Amino acid sequence: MSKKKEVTTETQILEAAKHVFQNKGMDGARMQEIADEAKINKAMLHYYYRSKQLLFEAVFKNAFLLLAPQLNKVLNDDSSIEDKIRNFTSNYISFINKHPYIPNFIIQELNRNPNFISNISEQAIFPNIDKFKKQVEIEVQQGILKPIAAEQLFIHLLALNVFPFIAKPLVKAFLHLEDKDFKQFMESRKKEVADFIIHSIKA
Amino acid sequence: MSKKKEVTTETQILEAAKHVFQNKGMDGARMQEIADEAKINKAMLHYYYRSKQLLFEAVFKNAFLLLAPQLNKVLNDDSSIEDKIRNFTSNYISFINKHPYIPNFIIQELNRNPNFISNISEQAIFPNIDKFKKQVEIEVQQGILKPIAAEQLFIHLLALNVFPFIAKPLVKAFLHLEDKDFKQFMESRKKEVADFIIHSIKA
DNA sequence: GTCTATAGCCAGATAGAC
DNA sequence: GTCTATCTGGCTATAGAC
Repeated sequence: MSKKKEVTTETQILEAAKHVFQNKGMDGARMQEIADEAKINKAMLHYYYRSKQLLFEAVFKNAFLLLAPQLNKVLNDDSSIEDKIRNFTSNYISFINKHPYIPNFIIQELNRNPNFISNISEQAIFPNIDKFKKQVEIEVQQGILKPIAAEQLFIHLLALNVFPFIAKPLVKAFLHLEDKDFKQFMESRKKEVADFIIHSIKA
Repeated sequence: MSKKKEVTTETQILEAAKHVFQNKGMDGARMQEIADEAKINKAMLHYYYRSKQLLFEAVFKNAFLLLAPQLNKVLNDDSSIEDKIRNFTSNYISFINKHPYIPNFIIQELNRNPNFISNISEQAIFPNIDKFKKQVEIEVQQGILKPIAAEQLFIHLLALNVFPFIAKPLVKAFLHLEDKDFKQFMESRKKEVADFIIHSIKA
């Protein structure tokens, strides 16, 4: 039960599969390409994961397990709403810089197959908005925040942070950015987005 | 040159292709499924569009040509920034309710093949941010708006409006919404989003 | 223009030797 | 566990009759 990632065949496959699936999607990915990247034979993929579908689901679950704690942090810790917004914005952008394909991958594949979500939300990892909602209501009542529905605020927060990564090719084209400029643009959004939200909701 | 949509074989094919491609993506779509939906033979697809790739590009171009004017309206008309934000938010959400698959389709396929964008931006239809940028700078200087970079504001505006449609399965899961509730939620965002932005940027 | 039939290819999956 | 070889099916595309 060592937590060190041993370089076993299984982890090699999962790494390669992650890369190919996140770039090409389920339909566009080829088992041969995954095998090549893992430097093993195509037959081994089936030996370890039985089918393309099961291999894909392993990759998807991994990605979601990485993303979910990011959201839970905002929803369930004990800091003020203002701090949560600042921390999430900064942490999330850093997180995606490390795993740039995750949001796109998850959203694409959920649109392709919305059942995946019930599949996953049966497991306890699925983010829950209840605590965040109560907290917003309290801060509104205390006059810290202007009246706003927690659901709307939460989607605002996600949208402002996630969208530019998902729509990266469009953002780059609209603003005439190269990859390097895009990264800088996203870096500046760590402060921009947080300020933007807080200006709007603070009483 | 009648502008009435005649129900020709060609338009039937394009309608069917639109439906299938927007649901399944380029890789997931099957020519047979498009033929079935158009109620014609598979060979006809190739007779009219020669290849799957060319048929796909026709569908993609159509979708983009529908979306671009929505953006240009914000960028290039003569109303104030505040009016632009209110109008865009309201119009865009109505627009997507009519064509729900467009944003996802465009963003998915641009991530799959970023070259499509240079392909399209060679044609004059590509939205340009210059006028919007100057206008924001002037309104900031006049003290109508708090200091903000036009690029950030533009991406904020897009993000808040587009993201919930792209991430619809996630939004529905997080907020426990059925399709009907989701539609209502988006309807309420016509006002919510506009107010949210304007609260934040108005001096 | 519209159809049927089929060519030709490539993918996922498996059998079976080592 | 790992490999090579192969099966089997499904896909795009085309040939050719009408």
